[in-house]
Amino acid sequence: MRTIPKKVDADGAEATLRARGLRLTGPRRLVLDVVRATESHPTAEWVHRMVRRRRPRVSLGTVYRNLRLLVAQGLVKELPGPHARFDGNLSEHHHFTCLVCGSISDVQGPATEPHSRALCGRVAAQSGFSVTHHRIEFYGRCLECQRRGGRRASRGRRPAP
Amino acid sequence: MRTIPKKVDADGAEATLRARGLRLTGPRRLVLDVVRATESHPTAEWVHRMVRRRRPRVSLGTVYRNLRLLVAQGLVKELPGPHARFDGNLSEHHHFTCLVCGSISDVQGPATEPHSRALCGRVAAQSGFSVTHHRIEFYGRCLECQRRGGRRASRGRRPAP
DNA sequence: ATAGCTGCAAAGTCTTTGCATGTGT
DNA sequence: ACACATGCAAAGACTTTGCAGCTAT
Repeated sequence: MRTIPKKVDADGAEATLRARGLRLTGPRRLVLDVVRATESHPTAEWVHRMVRRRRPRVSLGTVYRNLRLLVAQGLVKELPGPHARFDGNLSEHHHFTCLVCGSISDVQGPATEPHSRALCGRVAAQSGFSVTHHRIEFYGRCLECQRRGGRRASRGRRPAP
Repeated sequence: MRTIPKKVDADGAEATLRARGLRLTGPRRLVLDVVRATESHPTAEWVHRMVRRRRPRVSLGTVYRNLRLLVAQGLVKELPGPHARFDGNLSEHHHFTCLVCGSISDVQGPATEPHSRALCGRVAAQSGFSVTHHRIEFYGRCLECQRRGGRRASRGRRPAP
């Protein structure tokens, strides 16, 4: 006889959490799903809006708490920048930020892998630091903004996704 | 007969500013000097403290305004992260952040130059974006923290320099 | 019962701004 | 005069926290 789980935990997120005594509640599941379902590197507020579409009573505070918790558990990544942005794509990849429109696109790892690996090695060898990971952010103009020929945006808030 | 300037503007900062109708006032000069004089990638508040040692009446607001202005004029760079940090080193370089103690060290360009240049080319070719510049942040443990064998700090505020 | 979560609202932290006053051109 | 700067204090934007109630183990 086999044990039949009540719910499938396809990605293992629930198992990961339970192993640490944490639960995958409704609001938490929603936050995770929202972040995973987009490539737009959303802000906490954007996640909140999406979550509310299904559960209007979920508060912004809960969204923040869950985002922080998911980041801490390694189920979501956080991007650098003046405001917190999140990323459900855990694979090795980097980012391109358009300085005109503020959009952020993924730059998938394979193209950069060998080079960046070599980079880390060099840095470690030169400095003696133990380099566990790195992050590359590219800046410039996206295709659309090149076409439109606009001027670069002033530094500051990136437009919401 | 030659023109003898009243003050030497060794680095051209004043000229750069004047060319845009801006002045290099006392507080502004201090802010610039403070940022240039350290490799600690200071926060605005730290800069404020340093500036106050010489001019106690300079306000935090003025420090912020000047830092932003200097960044806008390209005389100072700003680092990514939840809190603003500044860098007077304008040469091509990247950063290493120790996840244990939060210190940030410079990784000078030469060692990484060829690799990172190749990276940009690949990304541009693959995506069609026009890549104007990029930023690499390395993470891991600095020498001292490796020796001490501490555990990594929780995400969040980096300690002040 | 216990430990984990949540909504709500208050509190924080970091940064920007408005305004009246000063200052260099 | 005029445009740029500054001090001070108030306002803002974003994030975290305290608390009482609720839920799963």
